Amino acid sequence: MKYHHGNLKEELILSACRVCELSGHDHMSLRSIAKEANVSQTAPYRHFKTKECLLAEVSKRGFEELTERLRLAINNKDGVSTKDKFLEMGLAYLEFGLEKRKTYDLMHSPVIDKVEFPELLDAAQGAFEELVQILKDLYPGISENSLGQKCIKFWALMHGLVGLLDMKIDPEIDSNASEAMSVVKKDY
Amino acid sequence: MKYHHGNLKEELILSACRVCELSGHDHMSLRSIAKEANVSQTAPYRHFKTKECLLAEVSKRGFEELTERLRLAINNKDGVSTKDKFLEMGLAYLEFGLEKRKTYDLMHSPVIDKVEFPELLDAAQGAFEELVQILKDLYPGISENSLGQKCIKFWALMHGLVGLLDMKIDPEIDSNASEAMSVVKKDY
DNA sequence: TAATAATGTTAGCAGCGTAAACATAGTATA
DNA sequence: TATACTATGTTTACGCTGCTAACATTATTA
Repeated sequence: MKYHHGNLKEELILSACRVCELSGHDHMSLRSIAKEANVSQTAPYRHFKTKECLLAEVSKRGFEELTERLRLAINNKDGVSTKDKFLEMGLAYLEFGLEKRKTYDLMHSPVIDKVEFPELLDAAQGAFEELVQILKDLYPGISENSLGQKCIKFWALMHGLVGLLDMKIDPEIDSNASEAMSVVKKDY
Repeated sequence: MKYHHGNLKEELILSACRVCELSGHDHMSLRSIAKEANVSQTAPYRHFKTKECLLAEVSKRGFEELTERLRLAINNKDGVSTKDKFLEMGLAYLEFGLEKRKTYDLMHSPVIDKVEFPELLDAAQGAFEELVQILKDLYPGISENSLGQKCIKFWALMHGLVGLLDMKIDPEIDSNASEAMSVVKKDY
């Protein structure tokens, strides 16, 4: 094995993403990430100032994947009505939240102060923006104000549903995204 | 100071609640809690098997306070319409989430696996039940199914809003509970 | 009163994030 | 090409953490 890795930063991020989704961000040590990348315990410090910086990168990738999934849910669907595309998008959100539960948790965890990581905030807002666009299509001519409210409401609802599905407060709803979407379907 | 405290378990819980709301559950050491209670670092282990058990108790108290607040929001309000009481309840939820942000985070954090703490799950469901009751009043004769859906939706929305208020994804909405409630007001 | 259980303390372990000192490799300049 | 400099790796070490074990003291019970 050569002394210099060549692409360690990227590999550390990927390792971190793997470890996160496997163990959850609260059982995730910098040392275990380094080991996963076959590198010494302090090597990450050449690429990330603190552990939090690396976690922020993982979180950012999470938002990027979410954005990508939301986009895929509505692209190249010519025969589908705007409303159905919108619902597909909600479904995609829930599916991401359930499939990548641990990463999703990190993304919404207070462990990472988003104010300190502007790129992370950008990524999060990027996902939100994807939703704004489809709602603009759904309600042409809608006022900026109403649009904002609708977006917030839908986003909050999706986020809340993911949390509820995990909490299992209501036994009626099990961890099934499409069933959960039926809760919101008739409103839009 | 006497060797045996007399009421250490309760005092540890209260100390933990204080430390949690002050530092957040991720910057919260068992040792700091013990120090806050003026007791040795390992004393908590006579009353809690692990740190997680103590945190679970803090979380439980959080849900109990939330339940209490929801109850207070609708009790002894004879002149108020059911709908307004319902909205008051939503407001109370948001206010709790914002005032006790760090505790709220712990309550919804994956750090504590609610499956392992049935009493905690009970407390969480107790708060949910408070909501079910008021919605039953709001919509008399509603089917169990629709009731469940409405509850889930509202609960999810509230939870999502608290998260959004913190995330500040949308600059339009600042950390103001009553403003946030206006988003949902017209739907009920 | 003597044994036992409950509840506190002290000492010590392994794992953690991180800083400092050092080693090696890649790059720029003379 | 030789040499300095920078980037990127390792080793070592520090203080803090959750937790266990051994011990001390108090409360309870036979």
